[in-house]
Order: sequence, then structure tokens, then C-alpha cells
Amino acid sequence: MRLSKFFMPVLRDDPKEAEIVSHRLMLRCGMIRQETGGIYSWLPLGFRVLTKIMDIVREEQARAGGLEMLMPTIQPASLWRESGRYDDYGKEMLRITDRRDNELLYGPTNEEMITSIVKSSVQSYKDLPLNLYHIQWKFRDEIRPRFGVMRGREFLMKDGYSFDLTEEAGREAYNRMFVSYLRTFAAMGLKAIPMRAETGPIGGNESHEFLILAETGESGVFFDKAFLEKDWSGVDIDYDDAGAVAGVVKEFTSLYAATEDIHDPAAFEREVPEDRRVSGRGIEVGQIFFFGTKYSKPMGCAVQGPDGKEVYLQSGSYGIGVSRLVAGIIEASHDEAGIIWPQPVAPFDLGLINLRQGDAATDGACEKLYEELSNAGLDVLYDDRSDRAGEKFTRMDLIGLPWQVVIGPRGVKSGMAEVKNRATGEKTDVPFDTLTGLMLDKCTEVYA
RNA sequence: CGGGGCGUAGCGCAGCCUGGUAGCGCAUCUGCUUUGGGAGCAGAGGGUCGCAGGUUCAAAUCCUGCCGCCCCGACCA
Repeated sequence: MRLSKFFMPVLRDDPKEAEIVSHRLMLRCGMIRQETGGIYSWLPLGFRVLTKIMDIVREEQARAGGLEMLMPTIQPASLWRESGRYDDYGKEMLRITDRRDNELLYGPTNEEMITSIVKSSVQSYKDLPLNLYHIQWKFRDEIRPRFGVMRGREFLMKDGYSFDLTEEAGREAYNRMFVSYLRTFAAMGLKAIPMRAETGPIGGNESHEFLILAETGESGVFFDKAFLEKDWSGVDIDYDDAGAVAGVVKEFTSLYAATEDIHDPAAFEREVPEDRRVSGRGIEVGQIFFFGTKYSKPMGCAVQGPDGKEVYLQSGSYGIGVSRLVAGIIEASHDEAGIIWPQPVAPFDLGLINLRQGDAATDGACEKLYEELSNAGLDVLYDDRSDRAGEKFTRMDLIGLPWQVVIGPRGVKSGMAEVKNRATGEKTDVPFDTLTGLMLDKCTEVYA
């Protein structure tokens, strides 16, 4: 992508409404634009990151047996009356009336709808297990939306639902999602610590929240230092091996980790040696629930078992805050100059900077490299604008692509490009003819 | 919902107290000179001063009502 043809309205000054760093940087980079309180447009740069995150979610869901589908944003109120949540949900639910006076709502989550779908289409235990998910916009009319897309009213969420015949099978489904979440966040370059959680309005008997550490996080967290020492990328798993899956879950849940809501100081002190106790702040990026028959029973979602008897399905639900992750990743990965994208979610693999746009030799070298890098399959943002060098450097640092390839008249003379690692700031001179190979290696390295 | 703050050009702000018909920086456009970490000079364009009433010869400025946004708290992916 040529910057001259891209839409990336970068702001030179900090917008006054943005307090926290991710919100500020997202606005400054031209990733998002607020339309009204807690509701945002995603501009091309931001949308690219959102898409990268969705790609990773889809890949890991597929691996763990999740089937993607798409349910609507608007739901009939009748569905929610069946589960009894229409009245429980309160003002957070946006209620709408259509022209025929039908009561509708903008979905804050989809347990009812998915249960209804499964109920109407699944009659036999032979059709189980099922694990269905979608990535769809949700609306929760928060009392106080804030911090940009971190706590928006409209937000993009991956929500998945499992249906099993027995409680044991349901718990195995929960475990598979637990492990897949570890993998999903790790694939984005994050360490998301699973913490025992309250079930809230979703209900149920078991739940874990996944939190990434960030100073600006909304939740206070307490956990065993061992989490920081773990190698998340090493969670390679055979999802068909229930014992192995349960082993990973046990490994992660046997260590103390809790948010302030349910933190038990006595247990913390008992279970974790003093020098290993860590407290800090975290951002919740995912939550999983196992709630058994909480929805299947009131909604009559049952199948015939092998013995011919009707059995209510055992369910869980599994959410990932996709749009929140964009902000969460920035909170976890930035410096004074701007964002530092982990490679897997970066909007582009690298930025190519032409320091002297209009100079025939420099333009020629840049065009050639741009073509070469692109043909190699890399996603390149080519800064071909005629701005001054300083502005280009500052802007590229701000948007935080993992690698910068800098080409100016000096380098063209010596046949060298300067390659800068955004995270470390390290700069290396690389001959033009080996550049593409090197960048291809760098950009496709498994994220560690 | 309680408490605090803010709405003036694309962005950041001054002007308001003490009414006299709108200004600064950056950005934008044109030209020339520059060009390896947010250039210089010269010129130009751009604003129903959040909205609606009221007071006044005259309102960005004073009064009333409304709307929107941000921050702190109780709730949440």
C-alpha cells in the first residue's frame, strides 16, 4: 500500500478527549473516529488490525473445533423472555420497537439465540457435540463508556457456544476453549492470564477471565509470578486428547490468580510464597463460562439420548473482546513515540520509507524494493509522500509497524537500506539484494 | 445516576470576567528555497462561536432552558 493512496488521517496533537494511551494513539494514528459516546468508526488502519485479530481468532477456533456462523445484531424480545433475561438485563440492553410495534433488542450476547437455533435443529445425541461461534457487533448501553474502544457501547466480540450431552463432555468442551484461548492470545503476542471469575449476568457455575497486564487496566489483579515465567507459545495440544487438555487447564488453574472482585488475601498468602506474589492491573480480553443447563432447561433445548430419554443439553459460552483487544494490545505494547505492534497483529508487516521522494535514483530504488517485498508476500506500507524525513520517521514510529526499511540518497549510493526494529530501536544496514529475504524471515518468524 | 470540567476553523487553544460583529499555533492550498528525526520565506482559503429562547441600539461575551463530549465513582467483553 502506498501511503499517498491510503487513508490514514494522522493527528499531530493529542486529542483532548483521550486520556489513556491506547485511546490517544488510536486517534492519533487515524485508526478510529468516535461517532458518539462509546460508538466508533474503524478507519482503514484500525480495521486492518481488527481483521488481523479476527484472523487469529478464526484460526484457533477452527483448530479447537469451533464452527463459524453469523447471527444478527437485532434479536426478538420474545427469545429473551423465554430465558427470563429480558427483565433481568436492565437498562444495559438497548430495546427497540419496530413499525409493527414488535419488541426487538440489539443483542448484548447470544445465548438465547444460539440455544433456540440448536433446539430447533438438533434432536438426537448423535448430532452432538457442537461448538458454534460468530464474530459480531454487540451493544451494551454502558453506564459510562470510556477509554475509546476499551469500553465502548458497541463492540466487536467473538462469542462461541458449546452443546454437549453430558456434564462431563460439557466440561471437556470448556477445557478445550480454555486451552484455545491461551493459544489465541499467545498468537497475538500476549500473555493473557486465566483467572477464576464471577459469572455475572451470564450465569453458571464455572468461569475464567483472561487478563493481559497493563498499568491502565480496569481490574486489580493478584497472581503467582510463575505466570510471567511460563512459555505460552509452547501450548501445543491435541484437542482430541481430553486428558492432555485437562492437564493444561490444571497446570494453569492450579496457580493462584484472581481479580480484585474475588481476591482472597488469605488464600493468596497461603498458596503463594511472599517473593512470588505479584499484584498489578489487567485488561480483561476474554471470559469463558460453563453453565450446564441454565439456558437449555428454560428454553427446552433437549435431545434424545441413546436410551431414548430426553436430555437437556450442557452448555458453555466463550467470549473474546475483539475490538477491545486492539486497545489492549496497544496498552501492553507502546512507548513514548507510539505503538509497537506485535508482528501477528500489525496492520502492515513493514514500513518502507523513501527519504527523498522525487529524487530519481531514490524513487527508483524504493519502487524496486516495494515491488520485490510485495511480491514476496509481505504487506508493505510504502511512504511515498513528499514529506520531510523527520515527519516520516515520526509518523512511522507512531503507527508502530514492527520493521522500518529506510532508503535515502546516501543508501542508494552505497546500495544499502537501513532496517530498524521498532521495538528495540536497533538499526542495521542491509544490502538491497539481501533485503527481501531478510525481511521475509523477520516477518514470518513465529512470535516468541 | 451523583460529583467535576468542557463545547470558538480539520486539530490544539486564546478571547467571555469588564457586550461593539472573531484571533493565535499547527494543518490545508499556491510559489520559491530547502531536504537523513515534525524546514524557511511570501501569499491564500477556511468559522451558523453546540442548539433554542431572552436582555440590549448591539451578544462568542450577560440570563434561562436544552443537547453533546470528557474525567472521577457505583456496573461490565
